[in-house]
Amino acid sequence: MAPERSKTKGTPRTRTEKVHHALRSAIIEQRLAPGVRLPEDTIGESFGTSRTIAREALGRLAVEGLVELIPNRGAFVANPSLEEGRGIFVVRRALERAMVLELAGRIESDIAARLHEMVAREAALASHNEAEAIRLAGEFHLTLAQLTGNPLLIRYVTETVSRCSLVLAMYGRPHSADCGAREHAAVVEALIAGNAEEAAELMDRHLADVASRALLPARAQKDIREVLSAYAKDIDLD
Amino acid sequence: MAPERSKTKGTPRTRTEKVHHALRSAIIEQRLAPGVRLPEDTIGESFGTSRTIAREALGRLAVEGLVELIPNRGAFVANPSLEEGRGIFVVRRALERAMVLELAGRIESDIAARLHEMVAREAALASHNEAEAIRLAGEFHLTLAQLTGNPLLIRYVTETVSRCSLVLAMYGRPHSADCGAREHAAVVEALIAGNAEEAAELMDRHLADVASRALLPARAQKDIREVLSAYAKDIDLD
DNA sequence: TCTCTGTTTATCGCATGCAATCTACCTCCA
DNA sequence: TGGAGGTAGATTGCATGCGATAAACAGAGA
Repeated sequence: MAPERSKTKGTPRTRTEKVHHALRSAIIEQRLAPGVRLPEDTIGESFGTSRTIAREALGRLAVEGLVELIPNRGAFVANPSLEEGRGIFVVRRALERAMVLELAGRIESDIAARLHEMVAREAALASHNEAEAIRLAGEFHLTLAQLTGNPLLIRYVTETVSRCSLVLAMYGRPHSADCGAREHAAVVEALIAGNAEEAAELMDRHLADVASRALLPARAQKDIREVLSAYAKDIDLD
Repeated sequence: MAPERSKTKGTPRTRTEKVHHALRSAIIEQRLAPGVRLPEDTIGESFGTSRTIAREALGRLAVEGLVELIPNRGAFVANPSLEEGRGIFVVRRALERAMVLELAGRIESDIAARLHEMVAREAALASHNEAEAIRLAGEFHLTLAQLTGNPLLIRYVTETVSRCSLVLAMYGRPHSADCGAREHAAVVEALIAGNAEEAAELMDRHLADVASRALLPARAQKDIREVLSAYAKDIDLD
């Protein structure tokens, strides 16, 4: 027989999981820049474990799309192209639209209070601490996902939020991620009121705005491929 | 600088990747039933590799949600509850809706011909070979995903289609997956005509129908938890 | 100076071994 | 008979070591 379901797989228990989560955080928080090389023994030494652990964690991050694994060459922090970045936002919008539709009208009053408090904190921090505000904004979306109780939706939203923040860090203009609090508040109101379609529309616009504000200009100097590919076409190496 | 992008990560090159893919196929094709235990050395022996390889593959499958990993206990084929099954369909509908919206009006004529041919083959097989028809139906959705050229969307649609077939195998009634050809054809027409919203609506209804026809009855005798949980609530073990 | 080629070195791919943990069974006692 | 406790076996968690691969470098020839 199958084992009983693990309740809510709390804090990671094995070293592999710990390193996995730690690396993910480091990537999402931009402590590890896109394209950076991630050698196994360096990671092992950093965390005080063997290469085995580092290796496993890297493999899992590769499945999540946060790391690129090249056989016999090693692992690198994912370095998505602008085009891929747009694609990720497309998926995220679809997912969060569905998420909001699921949630509308099903918010208990105590949950509503929690959401209100969350948005208020966002608004309060927006002007002071930008890094913290960005983190809170992401957490808002993750909290909503968890409220659906849909495991796959939770996983996908978590992944897309992670990767979107990576993309924004690469291509986004500074300050492009703020102004979220007011829009988040509007979504929360619509959710509580039970206006499903309105909530979905608000969320969709919110994310579309974030994406377009940040991603429209195709000049992202951090990725020279974007620049060079235009020139490469006109060159004949043979 | 970051390495150049791997073109289309062809066939898996490392053993880990090979085992990873092989296990995934086995699970999706129901060769490994949900809930089945997956011991590391058994897998290693089966593939002629060491436990290390099996272990890594299992870790990656766990990230994909196809395997459940329990610390110090081992790995098990995912055993989604009916409720999770419904959740997976919710996600799939959202993704395929977005997919269709991306595609509408952007179908080149040669692609249109390919889609027509595909749907025709589905229709032809529907009455004869059920297993093959089901496989073709899944392939239709995957083909559309690939046409978007959005790597993340492709991955997610692939994953959800896989898992939906797993769910249908667990909980679906026999014959619940057919009747797809006609609905697929309608979607294709709307796509080619460029009626984005109509195509999205058609696809959404199509999937909602499949889900509800198959999943509505909450009696799925393969999962005794569904049955027992109702009784468990009335029992006090202390 | 440029290119081609042989060598070096850093890193990965994978197997194996040992300690820790869980499961199952068996014994003992009420 | 039913349950508690303890022991043996199986299986995982993790570290380490060896062979293999590819990038980096150096030297020879043009």
